[in-house]
Amino acid sequence: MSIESDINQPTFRNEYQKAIINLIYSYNWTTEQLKNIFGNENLTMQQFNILRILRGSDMPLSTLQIRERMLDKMSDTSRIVDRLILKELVKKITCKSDKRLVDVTITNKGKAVLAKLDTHEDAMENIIRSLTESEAKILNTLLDKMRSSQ
Amino acid sequence: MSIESDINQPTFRNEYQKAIINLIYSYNWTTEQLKNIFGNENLTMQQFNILRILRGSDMPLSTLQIRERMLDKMSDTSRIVDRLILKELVKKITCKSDKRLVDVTITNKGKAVLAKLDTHEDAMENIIRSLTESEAKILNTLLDKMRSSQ
DNA sequence: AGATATTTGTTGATTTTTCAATGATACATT
DNA sequence: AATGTATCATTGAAAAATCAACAAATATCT
Repeated sequence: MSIESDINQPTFRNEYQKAIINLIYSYNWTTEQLKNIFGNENLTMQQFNILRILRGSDMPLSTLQIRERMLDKMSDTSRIVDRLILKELVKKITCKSDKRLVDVTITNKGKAVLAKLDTHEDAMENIIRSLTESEAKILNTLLDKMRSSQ
Repeated sequence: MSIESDINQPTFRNEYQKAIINLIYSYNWTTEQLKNIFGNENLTMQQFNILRILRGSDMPLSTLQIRERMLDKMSDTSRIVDRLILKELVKKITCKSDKRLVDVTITNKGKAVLAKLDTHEDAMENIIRSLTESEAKILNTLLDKMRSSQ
């Protein structure tokens, strides 16, 4: 279905305006599917994102380092980490060498939750399987270029 | 800049996984720019979206009709409309022919706010001007196809 | 007509996000 | 060493999003 009929807007100013709106709509569509997949583990997308980042790092990360790697840079990383601590999925201690920083690491319980979700990786990718792999590649190229101002 | 370096993740499972993550990241990047543009009018993206929908309709719309046209279908349309009423940008009355429905319309004040933002339409599109118009068109095609499950 | 189901919109309670302000530590300069 | 500046993380307060429950009006069925 085209974006025009999806949101009941027959015309756009141009392809640029349409692309911006299409991007927002497609993001919402995609995350809607994603939430169904890992909502079973009672994780928000942000929490999931942080867990993945921590697992992917071979050393503890500071709050700032986590935020830099997050998909949503405006996240309130500090509080999301605290929520993950409540769930015992991560732990943090103040950094020895620089007491301004905290060392955040994923716990075994956190790893177990991710391991469970790993079994759904195929399901996540299937969300956009109506694209061929080479189309997905073009999409990636265009998105990267889109963000390269100047 | 590539998504790999943007989020400090050197590899992905495949182009599909990368595309999903790229989409989320690119959405956040884009909305970040957008917020700067119409944040001056103290409107959230959802409020802006509803105002545009109402202006684009030649008749009053019900809460449900608005939600159907919104980019984020999960929105709490009812409360967002109420916030817009507080700002006197829209008004609503219960529908004569079906008292379950409400007729929501944009006010002159609401139109004035949008008119102000119309002067920034070019700025909005410039966000993704590093794409050529035909690239933007391909992006639109791919996003539409991406959402067509089966 | 009367009972039941569906549609539509709102509300309550909780969680999350947002933006600005604060506090603590480290760094730089004199 | 003392002062000022920068960095990093947290907190407070307000706004917004989320999820489930609810109520009213309409539609459907017997």
